[in-house]
Amino acid sequence: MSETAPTRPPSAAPPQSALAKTYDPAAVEAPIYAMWESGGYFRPQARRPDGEPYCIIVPPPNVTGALHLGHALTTTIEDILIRWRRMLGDEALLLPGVDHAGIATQNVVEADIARQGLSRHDIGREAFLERVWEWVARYRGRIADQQRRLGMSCDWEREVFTLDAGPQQAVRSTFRDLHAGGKVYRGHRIINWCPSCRTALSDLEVEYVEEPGALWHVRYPFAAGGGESGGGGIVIATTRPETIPADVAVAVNPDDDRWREVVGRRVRVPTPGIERAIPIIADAAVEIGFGSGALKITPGHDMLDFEIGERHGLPAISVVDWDGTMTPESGPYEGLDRDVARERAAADLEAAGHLVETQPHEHSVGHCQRCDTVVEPLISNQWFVDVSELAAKAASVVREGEVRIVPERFAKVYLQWMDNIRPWCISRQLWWGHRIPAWYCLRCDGAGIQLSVPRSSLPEGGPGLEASPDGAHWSGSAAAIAAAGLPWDRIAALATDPTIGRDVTPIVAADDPAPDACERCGRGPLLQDPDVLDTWFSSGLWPHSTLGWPESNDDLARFYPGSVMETGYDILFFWVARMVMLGCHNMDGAPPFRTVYLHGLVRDAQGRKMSKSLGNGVDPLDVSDQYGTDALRFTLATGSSPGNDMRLTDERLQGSRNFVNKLWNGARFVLGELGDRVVAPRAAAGDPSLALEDRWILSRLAGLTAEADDLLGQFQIGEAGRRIADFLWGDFFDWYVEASKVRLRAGDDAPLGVLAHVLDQGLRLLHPFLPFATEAIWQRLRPHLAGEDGPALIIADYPRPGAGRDAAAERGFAGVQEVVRAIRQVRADRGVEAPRWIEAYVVAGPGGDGDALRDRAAVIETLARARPLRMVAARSEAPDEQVVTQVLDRAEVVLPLGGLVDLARERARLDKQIAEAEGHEARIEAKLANPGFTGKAPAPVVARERERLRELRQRLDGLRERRADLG
RNA sequence: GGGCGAUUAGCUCAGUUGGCUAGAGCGUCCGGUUCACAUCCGGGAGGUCGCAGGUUCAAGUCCUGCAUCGCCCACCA
Repeated sequence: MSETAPTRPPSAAPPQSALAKTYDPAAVEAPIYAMWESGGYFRPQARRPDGEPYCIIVPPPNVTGALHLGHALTTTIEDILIRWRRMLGDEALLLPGVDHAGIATQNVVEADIARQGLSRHDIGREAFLERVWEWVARYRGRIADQQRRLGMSCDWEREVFTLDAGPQQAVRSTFRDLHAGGKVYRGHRIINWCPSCRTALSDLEVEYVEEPGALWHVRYPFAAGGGESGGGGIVIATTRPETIPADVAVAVNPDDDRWREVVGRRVRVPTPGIERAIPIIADAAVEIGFGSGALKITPGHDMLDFEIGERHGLPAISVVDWDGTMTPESGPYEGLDRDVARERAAADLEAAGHLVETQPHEHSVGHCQRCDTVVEPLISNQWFVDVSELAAKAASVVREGEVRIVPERFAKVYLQWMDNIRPWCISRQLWWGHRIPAWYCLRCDGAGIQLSVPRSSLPEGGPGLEASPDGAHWSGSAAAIAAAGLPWDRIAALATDPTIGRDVTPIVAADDPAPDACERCGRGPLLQDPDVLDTWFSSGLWPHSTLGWPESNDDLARFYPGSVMETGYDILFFWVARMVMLGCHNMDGAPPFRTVYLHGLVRDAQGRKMSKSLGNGVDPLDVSDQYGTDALRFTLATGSSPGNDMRLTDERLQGSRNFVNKLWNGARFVLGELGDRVVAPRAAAGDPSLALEDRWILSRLAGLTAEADDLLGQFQIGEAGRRIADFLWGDFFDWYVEASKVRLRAGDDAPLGVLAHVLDQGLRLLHPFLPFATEAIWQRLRPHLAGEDGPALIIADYPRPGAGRDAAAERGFAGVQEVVRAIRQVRADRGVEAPRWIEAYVVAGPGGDGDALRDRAAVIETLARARPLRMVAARSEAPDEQVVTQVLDRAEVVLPLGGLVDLARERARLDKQIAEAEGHEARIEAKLANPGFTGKAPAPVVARERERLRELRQRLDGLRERRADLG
């Protein structure tokens, strides 16, 4: 223990006279957690000279949310890794935080004030943000409390919120830097718009759902010159006839022979009342096979059309407004909701004779990820990040293996996305979030900035101003308002929710603080961009912003790049990809973490995704109340494998709870046997003074230790947990503890050291999985361990591989187990009453196997309830009348059971065993007769087969003899 | 349209450099109040590892094709 170790806190669990008979998580967990926290064990601390920094940044949950099972899974995996590395002596940091979750949180608070009949516009930006901060204050602590309940060993002193000053600074800094490099820009482009949230969305925030719709085939008549043509035209297919008024062209594929002739001609927009002729153009993006092969081009409301429009220098017309209703440009449909307009437009086309055909058509429709409203592609002035260069770097760090993704297959998905990345729309027309650090000069740009001011501040109005429908506001350009007599500084103060025109040039200052004068006119006033940034922009900076970037400091140097990023595969693009891009960018090409571990979804017992609408969501704390946190963690850890979904069932949780209870009771036994003794661990495998079972369990422990180390190192967390549990329950409790009782009951204390040692090591191995129960037990075991002065299991040394296996002991005890099982089998088969002792003969010749059996006869006796047990060297020394015989690999067991013996049944049993053994023998013989096998298979494999065959033949001889005896 | 995953005992799932006479838990059947534990102990039954080919001495594990279910991506008019 180094001198930096924290002082020993008062023990949370003083040794008691007796442990409760059943493990009670509710009584154990809280005091244990308090002990860890007050002991300062969550603070990173290297406890060995070559201890390395090991850092996991916790994915920040939404500040106003509650944890769900996905969080519990993340928590479990991260905490297992952190506890493991902490116990290895590394400087382990699990860094917690919460996310402001822009649109999600804003929607929650908006829904709340809507219950009072208010909208955010009613109360204004400042008052609204105050309300949100109230929510944050109310809920912020809840997440951390829930994480504590899950046993998460975070360094709480470092907890960060995305809207803390540090991360705010990081966001501004990054934005400015990307802007200076030309990677952040403002542009008038087509974006995904949610008419309900009233904000732009990124491509990722749109969820496409297959929905039934219709495909309307519409004839666009040829226009001759400027006038009417005499019939004919071109037929296009559309799912959105309401956008026809926004058409600016019809496109066909240049290689489409059907339409080659008409390219260059003009057609009339067929909507009644729209007198407009549009060109027929040729563009390779049009698919020849679809519909008639002709496509209407609507750059204002379709992503592909926007691109085609740009290629051909076509204008864009907007017919759907920001609230989802039709604009004046739509002609007859002005003011209608877009869905109503669709029906109306189709009917009008039919009435006008332009509708050729209507077919049902399944197609995917984009919905807002947050509110499920159908997203409207429309043209808007937004901020974008040109991520092409960032993505190239982010792809290369994964390709080059600098960042490893577990499971590996997700690297392919990640790379595919990176290689086809498009500009990222980062501005959101929300109030809650990181406000965009760009300003506009009212004086210079007044003509391009639209805003509304209360009529009270400008009673007379003026030219260019328009009264709002309720008459309470004037709206118009800032310049017009100034011309009407309102002073500039008053305008700036009133301008809470302005609209910034496309020709206005933003001012992005090089540094904090905010600019106070226009860099062009030297005066101002300046108006900050009203929009906020996509939540994921700040999330993308999380791995370095939480460590204090852009200030350089110790933490950043030590803990960046982080070791592991653990999260669900569902946010691979949203978050992981952005962290890699922005991390590499800000940190001189250094990616934010070395390994990405992706877990799957936690589903319910029926395999359904847990969701609010289904009402099948499970609160991890309820599970913890019912089964204990350890049981929940163990279930999540062992029931999941990287990248794969898992089902959480009560059966599994019960199984885990049972295991925790088993551990608790196994420990009760050991502690009870120890009494008040302090024992030196008997740890040396191969020590000839130890009994066979001692050497066996120590060898098994050595094997387990090596396996656990290997598996954890490969992120095979579930497999590691299962192996440790199997060892404890199977090898240790079922066999070693039972065998140890033989000597203990005889007054021989020798097993105590082994019991204490194996329990101690088992608790250490298991601690990352079951932190509470293992710590609670260990606190009671510690006083019995000579030389152990560590204050808590959480910072005790994790067992490291090194001790060798004892092959002889493993083989020897396997023989004991084989004999015990064989006797138990016969007892059960013949219906021998459980408490009854039966006479038994074990036939074993001289040699290692036989010696081991003779040596441990007392163990066999007790475990098989076979007394007297006679060890004999030859079959002839055992009776052969009215006996049941078990022929094993290393011995034969003869049980004189008198009247219980049924000869016919014995013959049948032996015949079956002989047949099975012969089948097996034939398979091995064939294998060994194959020169390909003996020639090409590795020598140890061949040797093992030979040995198997030898044992098998020996056993077959025995079986045949016994069969012959029975006639 | 492209990509990915799953398909192993009645159920839920492990099985990572091919060597398995394929495992676990639950369920099921038989038997148990042995002084750590009935949230337990002992014993049993139960699988042509989705289908068809291929590579290999050897395939649940690698390759190809197919089927069913699920997911992701795409500018599916």
